[in-house]
Amino acid sequence: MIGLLDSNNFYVSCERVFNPKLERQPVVVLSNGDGCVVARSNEAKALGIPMGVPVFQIKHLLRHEKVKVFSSNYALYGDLSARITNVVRQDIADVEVYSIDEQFLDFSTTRHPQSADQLGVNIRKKVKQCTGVPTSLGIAKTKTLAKVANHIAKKSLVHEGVYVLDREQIIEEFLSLTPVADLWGIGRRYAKKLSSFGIHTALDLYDCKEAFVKKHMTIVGLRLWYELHGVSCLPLEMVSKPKKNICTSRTFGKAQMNLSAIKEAVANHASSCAEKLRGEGSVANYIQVFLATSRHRPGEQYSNSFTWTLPVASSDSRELVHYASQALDRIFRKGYQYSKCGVIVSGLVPRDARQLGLFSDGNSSGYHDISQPIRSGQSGQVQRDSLQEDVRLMEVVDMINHRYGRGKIQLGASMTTVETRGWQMQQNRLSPRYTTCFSEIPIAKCS
DNA sequence: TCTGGGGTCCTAGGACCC
DNA sequence: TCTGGGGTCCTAGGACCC
Repeated sequence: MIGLLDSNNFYVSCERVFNPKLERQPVVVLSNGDGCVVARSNEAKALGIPMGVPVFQIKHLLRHEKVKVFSSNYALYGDLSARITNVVRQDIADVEVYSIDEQFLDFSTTRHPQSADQLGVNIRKKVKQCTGVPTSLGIAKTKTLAKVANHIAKKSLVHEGVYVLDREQIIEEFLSLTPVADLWGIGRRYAKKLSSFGIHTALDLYDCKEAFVKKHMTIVGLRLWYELHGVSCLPLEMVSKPKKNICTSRTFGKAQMNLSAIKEAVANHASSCAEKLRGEGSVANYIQVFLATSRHRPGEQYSNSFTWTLPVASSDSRELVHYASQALDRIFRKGYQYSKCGVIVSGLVPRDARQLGLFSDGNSSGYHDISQPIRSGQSGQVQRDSLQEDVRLMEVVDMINHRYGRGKIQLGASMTTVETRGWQMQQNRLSPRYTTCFSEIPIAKCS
């Protein structure tokens, strides 16, 4: 049996762990840049606040109902998420971390001789006790059915947040009550398409012919269909696969017209991509920079991107910042109010499997001037030595930043100057990083 | 005035190879 | 006049997830 453990209103629950006054209050957490609502307490949902709504559209409601509003605090949420995983792993050996608030549990990999139901109740209690975060647990034969079971566990008040969906008759009964659009893997497009065939509930899809599903929903839909019938097609992935792309992008705090400010933002995003690459042990072959005005504003819009192929795959901050900056020069047009930019690195390969250039000297920081022809090569010994120097330099930078705080050492190109600060993200309602920063540890007052 | 930020997989079609 | 059969790689677009 497979369990899906899902944290209830996760971001809101994290805020409540260290701020119990928020219990029984309407609470929402906003997206990066404080733009949209991305998490709501049950009280906030009851007020009719929809998921994803822009804050400015519900400003009056928020004020009138005294809704508590927070910027997203990923340092806190990421840390609590990792703690939940640690607690779960004490009882279940095979756990797939699926997202920041969800994990799949392989119930066959436990030492405890209890029923899935009883073990599930215990795990859920333990997570609440050790982390303070309330969860729901659905258990079934496949991931897709575990998702359905989780939904039941979350809605039902009688099952203590745990539901085992195992008997065929009950499965069919619940599928008949589930809109097909609520299934994992059915998005807006497929929901519409299926509706045109008269398929509205999950049971309607379950009752379809295999060939019909294959024809209209490809192999992806067919897997979903099998999973509904209790045949597991989506195995648990215990070790996360290396990433194929890495992206860092942000909406500017205020619209930007100034190239030097945008350049600073791009340098920051490129540095961040380089750090993420090194964290993965990967190097990138391509780097893309994109820049765009706001889709939501009337009038002429502009967006563009430019991609470099690197001479030798790299994760060196200096090199990626250099190319990103040159890419920005190629797409920047004067006179537009830009709202967003970003950097994407792709063509990722493991660092030690990188292909050196035929004529490059192997020194990944010694990028050639793009306007100049590539220099001819040097001896193999020099290649290896200079390469190791670079790797070590970046390792030291990462080590210092890990120890003394993010951004303690950075490239001059990504330093913020007073005039260009406007690109930085709005985060006006950030709670403290209670669990990851010594100066922000909560203080208990006893009297 | 103000609208997030990440990712993955699959398919079809074009270009090319022998 | 008659014109095969087997591949690979790449990209764009479409779908989905949190």
